[in-house]
Amino acid sequence: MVSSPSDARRQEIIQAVWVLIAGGGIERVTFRRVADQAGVSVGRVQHHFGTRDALVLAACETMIDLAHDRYQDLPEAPEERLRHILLHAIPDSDRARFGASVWHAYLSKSAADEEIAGLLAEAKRGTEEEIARLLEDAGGRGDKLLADGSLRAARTLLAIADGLTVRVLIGDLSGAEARGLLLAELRRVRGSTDQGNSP
Amino acid sequence: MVSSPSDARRQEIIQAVWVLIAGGGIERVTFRRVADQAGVSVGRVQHHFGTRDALVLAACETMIDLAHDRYQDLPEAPEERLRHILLHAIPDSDRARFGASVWHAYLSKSAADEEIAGLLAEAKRGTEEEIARLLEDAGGRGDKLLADGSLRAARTLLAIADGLTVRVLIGDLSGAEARGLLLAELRRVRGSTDQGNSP
DNA sequence: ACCCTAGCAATACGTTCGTATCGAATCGAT
DNA sequence: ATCGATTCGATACGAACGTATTGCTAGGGT
Repeated sequence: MVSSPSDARRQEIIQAVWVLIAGGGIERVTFRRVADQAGVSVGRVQHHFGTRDALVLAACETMIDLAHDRYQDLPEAPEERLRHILLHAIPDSDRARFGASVWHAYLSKSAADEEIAGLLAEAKRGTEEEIARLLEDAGGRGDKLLADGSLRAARTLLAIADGLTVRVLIGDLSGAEARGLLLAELRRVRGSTDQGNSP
Repeated sequence: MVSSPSDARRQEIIQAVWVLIAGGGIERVTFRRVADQAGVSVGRVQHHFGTRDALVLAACETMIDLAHDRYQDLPEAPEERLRHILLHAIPDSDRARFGASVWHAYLSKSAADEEIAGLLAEAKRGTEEEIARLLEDAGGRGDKLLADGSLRAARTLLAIADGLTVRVLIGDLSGAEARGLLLAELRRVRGSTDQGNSP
């Protein structure tokens, strides 16, 4: 994972990249500023990542891996995992806001960078599938959410979470409001009886 | 509104800004490149906007105003307006993808720029209120959506639209899939009985 | 003892950047 | 006809940029 001395150095640098992105977008990321933020020399940054683009891309990959690792470290209870996977992107702490800012910076870049778009797409799809799985496992109504329905429900819930995250990021919704609405929607999806889409 | 010769020049320049942003993010926006894209001199760009930040901000304001104008020009039928306001952000044509890219570029910048965040927040809130109004006006079920409920429903629908737009932008959902799901959710919210999508 | 390589730090180079400035048109009001 | 303001085009300047290059050092295999 992240064990060799070299990897530790890379990690320090990548953290500095995140700080810069959260503070002012990807355009803030330059070798000199990253080195400054990390408290290392420009040469070190350049040695480990070669080009600016490679640095930005590596920081994106690491962000996704880290989110994945954090999710894996959660308790196994589907109930709890479901809450986490849906709510974790909605900023209500500085830490969460930080993550959401960085994520959206990459999201914006993905419009012009296919490689980053691919990374984000893979991550999103994985999240969606995991939500669907959790909905089935933790199903409040075992009979309600079958294969097809659970994927649709997962897609809807994830979209709501992403959409609300945007609202919180630009500051016209509080984190608490967004979480409240999202949890209500989760309850609706898992308990209501409509949704009948199989003959 | 946009009639004086000077305004026309400004508009040409702003269009060039949009093209650059859609093609590679806000970091692509420089006086020289904008001038090049618009086919005018650097001096002209500088004269009309002064600084780079002012140029970027003006292009943001104009984007929001344009979207608003386009909405106002729609037929008055609430049914149609509702569909447009929810679907227009989901890219399924090159034109729509263009708009979504630019919007998300500004969204990303808003994490670090309060002025832009304010503009986007105001626009989003206005959209939400308009959706709530349309839900009441066009209500398939008059009894279902009252004041409180319609705002909640509007917030949810708008979040779904925004979340799905993200998925389409990064390329792991097609515009058609996203539109299909969103329309299904709209149907559910408005009446939940007619749902008729089982083959 | 030898050398090879990874891991830097320092610096240099050419480019591009934002912006200031300068001068020439053009134009509207007088 | 005159004159101040607007609207530029052209150019210049210092800062910051990405990256190539150079040289040093510490360790590991032989």
